[in-house]
Amino acid sequence: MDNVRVRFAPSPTGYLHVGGLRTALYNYLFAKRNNGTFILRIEDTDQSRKVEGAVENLISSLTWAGVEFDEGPGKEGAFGPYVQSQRLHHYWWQTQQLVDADKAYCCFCTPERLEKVREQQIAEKKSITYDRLCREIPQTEARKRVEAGEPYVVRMKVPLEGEVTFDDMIRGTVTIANAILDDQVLLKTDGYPTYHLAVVVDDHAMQISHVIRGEEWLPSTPKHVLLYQFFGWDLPVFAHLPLLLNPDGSKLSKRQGDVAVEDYRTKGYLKEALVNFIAFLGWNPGDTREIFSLQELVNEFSFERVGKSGAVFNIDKLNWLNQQHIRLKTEDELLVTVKPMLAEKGWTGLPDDYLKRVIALLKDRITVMPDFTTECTFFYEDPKSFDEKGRAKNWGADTAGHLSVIMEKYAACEDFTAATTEQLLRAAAEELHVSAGKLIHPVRLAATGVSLGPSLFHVLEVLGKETTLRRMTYAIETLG
RNA sequence: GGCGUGUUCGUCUAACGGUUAGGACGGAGCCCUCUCAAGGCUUAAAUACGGGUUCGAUUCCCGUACGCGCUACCA
Repeated sequence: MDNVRVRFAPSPTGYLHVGGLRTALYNYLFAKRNNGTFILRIEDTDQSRKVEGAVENLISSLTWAGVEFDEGPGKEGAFGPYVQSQRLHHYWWQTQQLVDADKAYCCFCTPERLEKVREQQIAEKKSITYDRLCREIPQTEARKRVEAGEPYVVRMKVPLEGEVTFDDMIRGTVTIANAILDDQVLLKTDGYPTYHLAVVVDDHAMQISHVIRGEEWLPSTPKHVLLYQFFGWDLPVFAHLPLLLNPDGSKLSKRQGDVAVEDYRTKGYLKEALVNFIAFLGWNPGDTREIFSLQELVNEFSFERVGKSGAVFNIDKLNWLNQQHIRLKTEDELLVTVKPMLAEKGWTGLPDDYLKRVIALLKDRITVMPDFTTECTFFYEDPKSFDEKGRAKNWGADTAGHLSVIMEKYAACEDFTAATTEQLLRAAAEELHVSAGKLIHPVRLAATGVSLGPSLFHVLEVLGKETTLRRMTYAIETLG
């Protein structure tokens, strides 16, 4: 496919929604797969919904996820600016063309009147559309009223008959009768365009080849198609993505869990996992592979394999994927994020080498990054207390005695590795005529304070001889 | 209300007229084992309903039901 240009066009409402991330991702994957260009455009045509810092936040979430745009705010290309509030003259100019061509008209109805009309329509159970009161005002009269300073909007003049048909890469052919289409407002009283005008004008101006967006836009696409026809422009190819859903089937919303990309980031999800997970909400490679890197997604993505129905955002699957991606990382890579997390908890000064050995032991057993700092804290400091259940179960009257036998062997041990500490412990068990388990559990409790964690002897090896003996001594002192 | 759109295990999905309807997450059980995990194995679990078309429908068509979306001078 040549000259693919696609865009992700969010409105800056404060943060990047995971549904938005998926839309951005599919755009990105499609662009990269086809040697195209991925554009970020900010749709800030609603002055009342301005949020400070929202654009920066959007960009930082996108960048974090690795979904990098080729053109957009801060990366000016040949089609900028990429922020709609900086392109107002375009919309104004195009609107004039439409009015001159009798494809649009000025409407002087007040919000109050519109509200009344709507109320009546609801009361009469009629469909809710503008009653087209101003549609037939002669242009000369309209111009006069505008010049006199009367507030107005510009509405598109939807043909009363006929129908609009367009193709969608995901839905197939969609047809809607013009008769049910509203005379959509194109230019608001404040001089800003509505989404419907701006999206068409900009997609054309920026030479967008494929419009890939959420399914919620499907019903307004016919108006957009009409606008393309009014202007005499070629239609882009449309693809309306299925929605992301809450567990109860409604559109994914804030009320039922985290929806901001940054929430998942701070909770310790890897970008690789989030991207992988979100890509699979609506797309699959056609076989049973599930673990994909961004590059692998780029290599295989196609709209032929994008489904039509909404997908529930299932956190269990995300957890599992995160686990899988953590395993794929090297200790060095993990260290980069683990170290600051430890520092936050006051654990500093531990050598990288040591930390990497800890990570190696832990990385197969955790699901999110903070688990590194919460699951086995004994790697970072001596236990101050001992797990009560473990003590009750594994610490008996003869335990102290048993441990001293082991400590004696460990103290004399030159080669404090997992293999030798295990060998020495099993030898001690034989001497004492007890099962190895009878010793292993108390030693674990003494060395770690808890009764969970990686293989004991590997833990001891990482902890080292000195620490192990110190902790065992302390345990005997406090537990008796 | 109108319009649109969708419907395969609880969830994500595969099967583009012929399969014992497959996989994954989650669940259950077993194994492994020094604990907790991880891992391995096994298992329960689905084609919304009704009509067609066809030798044969998960698959194609129609209807019904249900879900969702849209119905703003919000995007």
